[in-house]
Amino acid sequence: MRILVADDDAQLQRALRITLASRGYEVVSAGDGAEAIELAASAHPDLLLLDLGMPQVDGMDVIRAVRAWSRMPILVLSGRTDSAEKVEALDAGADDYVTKPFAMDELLARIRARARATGADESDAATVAIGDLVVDLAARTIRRATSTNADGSAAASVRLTPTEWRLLEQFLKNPGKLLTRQMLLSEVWGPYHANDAGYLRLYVAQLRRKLEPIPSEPTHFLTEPGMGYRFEP
Amino acid sequence: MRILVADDDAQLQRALRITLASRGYEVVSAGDGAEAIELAASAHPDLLLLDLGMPQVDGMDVIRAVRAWSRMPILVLSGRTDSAEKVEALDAGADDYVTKPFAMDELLARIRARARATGADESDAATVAIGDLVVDLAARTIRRATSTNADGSAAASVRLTPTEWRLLEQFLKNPGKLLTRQMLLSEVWGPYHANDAGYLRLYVAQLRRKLEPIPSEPTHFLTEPGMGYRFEP
DNA sequence: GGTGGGCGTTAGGGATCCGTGAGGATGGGC
DNA sequence: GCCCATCCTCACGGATCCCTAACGCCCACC
Repeated sequence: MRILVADDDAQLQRALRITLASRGYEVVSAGDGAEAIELAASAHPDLLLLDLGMPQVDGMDVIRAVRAWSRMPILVLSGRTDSAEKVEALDAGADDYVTKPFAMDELLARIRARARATGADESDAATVAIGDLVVDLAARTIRRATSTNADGSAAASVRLTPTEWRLLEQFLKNPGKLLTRQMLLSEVWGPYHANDAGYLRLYVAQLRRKLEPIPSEPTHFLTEPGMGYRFEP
Repeated sequence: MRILVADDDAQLQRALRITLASRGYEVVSAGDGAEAIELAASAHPDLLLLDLGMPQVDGMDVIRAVRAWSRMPILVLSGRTDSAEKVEALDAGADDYVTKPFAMDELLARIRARARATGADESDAATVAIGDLVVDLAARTIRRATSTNADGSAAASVRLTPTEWRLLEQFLKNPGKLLTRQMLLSEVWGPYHANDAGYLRLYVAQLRRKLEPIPSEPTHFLTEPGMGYRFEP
């Protein structure tokens, strides 16, 4: 699990990094708001730990910028204790608000709570069936349901690249729903590539080649011309 | 949205009920832990507001009991400020922990944050019925309510083009109201095409062909001669 | 009875979008 | 340093969609 820590206080940044790393989290650090937005898009963190009191780009702007294209959990740190700022941050899209100084074990517990809340959604679709394939998102494995083939050849398990997994994840999370090009591009390649539709054509084709029974006649990854794509289990 | 408030303090219970009701929430009250577990199962609340300091059944046991079968958001209230109890409650399955005394606007903001995280997925399913068709604007799907046809043929789900969706969206947003040509044209094709009534004739005809039982005798997409069109569900 | 305007319908051209293949660029492992 | 997997760029048929133009039909009006 990857956590993006955005804090301009180098000392606190370092303390958080050490503590989180010792708990098994992978830590990505951002020193200001602009860098936080950049890394939230490029590093694909599972959670954002955000200090509101950063110079230049306001922490509140970071919340709004990230919420414009992602639902990742955002946990806010702040030295301000007045409820007005808490309300503003929470309504802007933050999931939790911790005031400094804080107890480290409480912060860790709140991180676990957020991770559990989002991870629970994915565990719904722990294994999803696509035709005769069984996809396990958590384990990142794809196996063939029919263990033996008619011609006796053992069915090779399908392998996907990291980008292909991120794209497939978006499809599996929204079965039956239309996914616009912008939504898919923002979630997989980051909001700065929302216009590069060429990526999508390429990687959807690769998913079809690897997962569709007949890639030239897709039955699960359907294209909606002019809008985007749709996944049908 | 229904909230289950579990608190043995009658005064606080009453204050919460009044405040939450004034914000449009439906409130169900429980006076002790056993009742809280009972109502969490029977009243189908969307969120549980739980005071840890209740007699007899410990609040922590309520969390574990509810978490054994439900993922509903649990927001804990407590007078204890030590981090040990916070960690225990959060790890048992609570989603948030607020210490008394608390600011009411902060509590409401935290409730909104939890509701947003979970309820957002359900509120997407805003579906509208047109005859025997079910339209989901967010998912961009149109399915037939009667799953099986008399002649056994599987009813193919209707597909719409982007422009047809934009036009249909205008109709669904204003059921029963007269929509002038200018209004429809400027909303769908932009204000520069407010005089191209030919577009409307074409696309209304296509909507009728795809959505009306008898396209030549429309019952849902009615034309108001000289003015515009009207949608009747 | 003729005429004109509003509305519905059909067919076809042009522009955009999509699928596919090949090839270069980058980064990590041996 | 070399190899390999992955990611991205580019170009070219083909499918889809949007728009234009033309033709019937109905009704109001002269």
